Amino acid sequence: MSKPLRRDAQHNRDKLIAAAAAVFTERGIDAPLEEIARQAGVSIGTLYNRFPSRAALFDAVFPDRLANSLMFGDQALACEDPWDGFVLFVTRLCELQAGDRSLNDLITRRFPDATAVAEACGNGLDKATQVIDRAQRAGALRPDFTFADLVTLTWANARIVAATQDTAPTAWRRHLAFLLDGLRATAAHPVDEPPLTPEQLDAAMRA
Amino acid sequence: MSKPLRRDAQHNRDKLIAAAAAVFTERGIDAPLEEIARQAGVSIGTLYNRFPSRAALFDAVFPDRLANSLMFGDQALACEDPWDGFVLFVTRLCELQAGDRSLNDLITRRFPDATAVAEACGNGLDKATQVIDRAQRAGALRPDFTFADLVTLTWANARIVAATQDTAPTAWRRHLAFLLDGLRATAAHPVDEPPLTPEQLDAAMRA
DNA sequence: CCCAAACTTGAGGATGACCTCAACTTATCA
DNA sequence: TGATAAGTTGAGGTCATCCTCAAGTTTGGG
Repeated sequence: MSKPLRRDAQHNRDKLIAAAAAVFTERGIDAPLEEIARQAGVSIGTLYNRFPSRAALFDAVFPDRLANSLMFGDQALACEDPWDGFVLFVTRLCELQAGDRSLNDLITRRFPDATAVAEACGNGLDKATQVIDRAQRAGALRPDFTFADLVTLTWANARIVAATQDTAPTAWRRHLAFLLDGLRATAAHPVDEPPLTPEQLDAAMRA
Repeated sequence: MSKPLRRDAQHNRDKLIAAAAAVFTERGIDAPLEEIARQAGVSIGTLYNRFPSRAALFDAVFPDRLANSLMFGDQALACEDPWDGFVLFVTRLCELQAGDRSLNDLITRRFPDATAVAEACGNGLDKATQVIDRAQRAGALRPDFTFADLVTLTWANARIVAATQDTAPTAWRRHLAFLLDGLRATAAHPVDEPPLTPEQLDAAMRA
């Protein structure tokens, strides 16, 4: 355990986290740190005292929010119809991306030093495999769909969201609807391209 | 008509265009201009003499390449089967994105000052409407698919390509296959979200 | 061959982001 | 109420990119 912070320091830390959340949401995950310090009413030096790196700030800001936001896994599994559960899961995930620039980045990229964020993402998405399995066992979801394909879907959605969020913030729903029609088992035609391996997936997230 | 360039100036201009093509292809459209000057063996001042802006450089580099690259419109219309033609058109478009970072950017974004680029894109894609129409009239392509949806598809593909080109350069084909299965008329379920209006499309390209 | 116009050059100012650290301020505890 | 450890500050160094311009070089017509 580390020593507790002095009262003023704790207060500044709280203000920094609040400001970071706001700035990241609004300007994305590459927002300048000086902007966060400014908005927290604190000097840039203080920000670096509390959070030696951007990743450390991520680890302070996002795990809670991700844990809250990614709770739809259980909701999806609770759906009576497995296909509806799958659709709900994917739709919620995309909604998350659409509602918050920073989550859109985080779901899509990995930051090797933000270990707490990685863990929160992992926890949130580990239900995905169950949701997929269940829909496939019910014969609703095409059997060749994998977890890696879900990640690919979020990449696709990320760019659509980025392009349209200012002028047509729900446009992504249309692409998703087309895609979901192609994910039904009844629509499936054989696909040559194999799914990404876990290693490829991992490498792609670091881009 | 503007006066012809002096011989040395023309030569430098050629070297700059060649270097720009190489650098843009390799590093994308935001590559530093100084890198281009360096690779052309010319000073940064000369680059700015010839091309007062990045967009001017685009206009010199890309229209020819785009015109050549986007010729698959006729090829698609020549396919006996209208659905195969549509698939060929979309696949070629995505291949173009996958093969060249700069084209991936250009197909996806608009640069208001690069008028020649915009025109070349427009010319290349004006066949798209015919390809879509033909596939729809044949009852193969779902009737609610529009040109705007094709652009959305290229946004989606752009991000997938960007994420995977170093480690799994054909991964985009899998997402495209799933999506195409959803674009068949036989797979279509009603979609609530309306297509982007031309204005929304235009606005989104400027992001 | 010469000179005026055309062209090239690269140092350097502007910007915006990163990160550090020596000097200052404040909380806490005895 | 000090004394001291903890915390804050912001000017300023670093870096990468953009863009300009005064001084020098080259071309080509007369």
